Amino acid sequence: MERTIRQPLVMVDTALFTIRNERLCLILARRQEPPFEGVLALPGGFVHVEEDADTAMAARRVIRRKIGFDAPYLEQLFTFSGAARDPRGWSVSITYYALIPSALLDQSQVAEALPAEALPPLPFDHPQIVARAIERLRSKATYSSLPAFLLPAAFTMNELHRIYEQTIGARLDKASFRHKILEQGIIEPLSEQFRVGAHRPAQLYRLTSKALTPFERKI
Amino acid sequence: MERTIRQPLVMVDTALFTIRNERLCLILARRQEPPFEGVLALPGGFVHVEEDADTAMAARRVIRRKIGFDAPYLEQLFTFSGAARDPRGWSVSITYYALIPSALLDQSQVAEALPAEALPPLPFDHPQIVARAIERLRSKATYSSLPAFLLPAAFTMNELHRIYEQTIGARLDKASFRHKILEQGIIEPLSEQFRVGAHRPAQLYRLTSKALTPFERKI
DNA sequence: CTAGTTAATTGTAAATTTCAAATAACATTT
DNA sequence: AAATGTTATTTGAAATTTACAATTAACTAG
Repeated sequence: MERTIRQPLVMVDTALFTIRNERLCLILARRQEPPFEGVLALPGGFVHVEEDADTAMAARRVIRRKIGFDAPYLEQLFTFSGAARDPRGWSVSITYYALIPSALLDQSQVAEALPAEALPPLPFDHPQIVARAIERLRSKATYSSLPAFLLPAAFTMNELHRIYEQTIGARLDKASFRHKILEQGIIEPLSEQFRVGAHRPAQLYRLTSKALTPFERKI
Repeated sequence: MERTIRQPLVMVDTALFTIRNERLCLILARRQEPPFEGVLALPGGFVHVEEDADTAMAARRVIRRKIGFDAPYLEQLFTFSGAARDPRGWSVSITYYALIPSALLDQSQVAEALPAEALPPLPFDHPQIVARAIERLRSKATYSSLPAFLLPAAFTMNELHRIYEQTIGARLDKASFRHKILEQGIIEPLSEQFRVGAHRPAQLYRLTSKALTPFERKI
C-alpha cells in the first residue's frame, strides 16, 4: 500500500457543446482562482464527498452553476490522471461532455461560446479533453441521434440536417438524410405544427423514445 | 475545499476478454486479501504514484501480473466512483477492458476463463463493469476491427467471421462479411500462407494499419 | 400576381446487401 | 485411384439502400 496514491485531487471537467451561427461551439469559464486565475478554461470543479453515487452528480453541479439548468445530454468522456496535469499535485479528472441547445441559453452565454475549431490556448490538459470530446461527438453522430440534443425540443428536418452536417463535418444528401432519419424512427412529426416564414412552412419534429437517451442509460 | 474528497482510493479494474470454445469469456482473479478475500473478481489494483502519466500504466501492470504480457488491445472503459462501491471508503475505479488472443495464454489460464454470459456473483460493482465492457465491445464490433484483436496475428476469414458473430451475438452473412471486411482494407492476405486440414486450405490474413489501433490512438 | 425562398417529393441510376447455390481444394476412406 | 466428407471461396440474381438531380409545393413580401 505504500506506493499507492495518498491525497489525489479528484475533479470533474466538462466540455459543453452548443451551436452558434450554425457552428459547433464550446462554453468556457474564466477561472476564478489559481492556478491560471483569469484564464478561459473548461468548466470544472472538485468532487464533493456527498456526491457519493457517481461523479455525474458533480458534473451536473458544475454545469448548473455555469448555465443555470441541467444539460439535456450528458455523458462521461474519459478520465485523465497523473502528477503532471495539474501543478497542485497528483490528480484525477473525470471528464464529461454535454450538449446544450442554444435556445435554452441566455443570449450572453451564447455570445461567449467559442468555435470548437478555434479555441484560445487552454490550461492544464484541457486541449486533450476538447480533442477527445469532439472526436466522440463526431463518432457518435454518424450512428445515433446525438446531434439532435443540440436542438430545442421542436425542430425542422432542415435544422436537424444542418446540425448533423456541422457535427460530422461533412455534406449529407438531403433526401437520403430525411429518408434514413425517418426510417430509424428517432423523430416524429408534431401534428399540425410548422415553422413559418417567407417560404413553405416546415414540419416540426420531436425526438421519440427510440432516440439515444441521456446519460447513456439503456432501458 | 472543505467538502472535497480527502483520501480517496484510486484503483484500476480490468475486464479481460478472451475466446474459449468459440465463446466470449472473461479472465477473473481470486482475491488475495480482504475485502472479499478468496472470491473471484475482476483483476485490479491500486494506482501507484510513479504511474504518473496515465492510469493505463497501472492497468498494464495489473494485466501483466495476471497473464504475463501486455494485452494486444487495451482501452479505458468508464470510471466508477463513490462511497458505496468499496467498503474501505470513498473510491475511484478507472476501469479498462482488454482483448487477449487465447493462443497467447497458458492452457491453464484459458481453462479458467469463464463465459461472459454466465459469470459467478462478483464483488463490488464488478457486475456493472462487466455489463459496460460487454456493451462497449458489442457496440464497437459493429463498426470496427475490434474483434480481430481476440485472434492471433494470423487468422482465416472464417475464424474472423466466427469471432464477429460471437462478440456481436448475431448471425452474419458469410459472403457479405467477407466482402465488407476486404472492402474496408483492415486485413490483408498473407501471401502463400494457408491453414491446412481435411478440407480446402484457408487463406491466412493479418491486420493492416487501417485496423483499429490499440489504446484508441488515432494516427 | 410575380418573384424569392425554403420545404418536400419524385425518379432514376448506382451501389450495396442478402440469400441461395455452386464450385474449389484438400484429407481421408473405400 | 475413386468416392466421400469437410470447409473455403466464389458466383449470380433479387432485394434493398443510397446518391444525385430535378421537380413540385407553399408560403411571404413587394
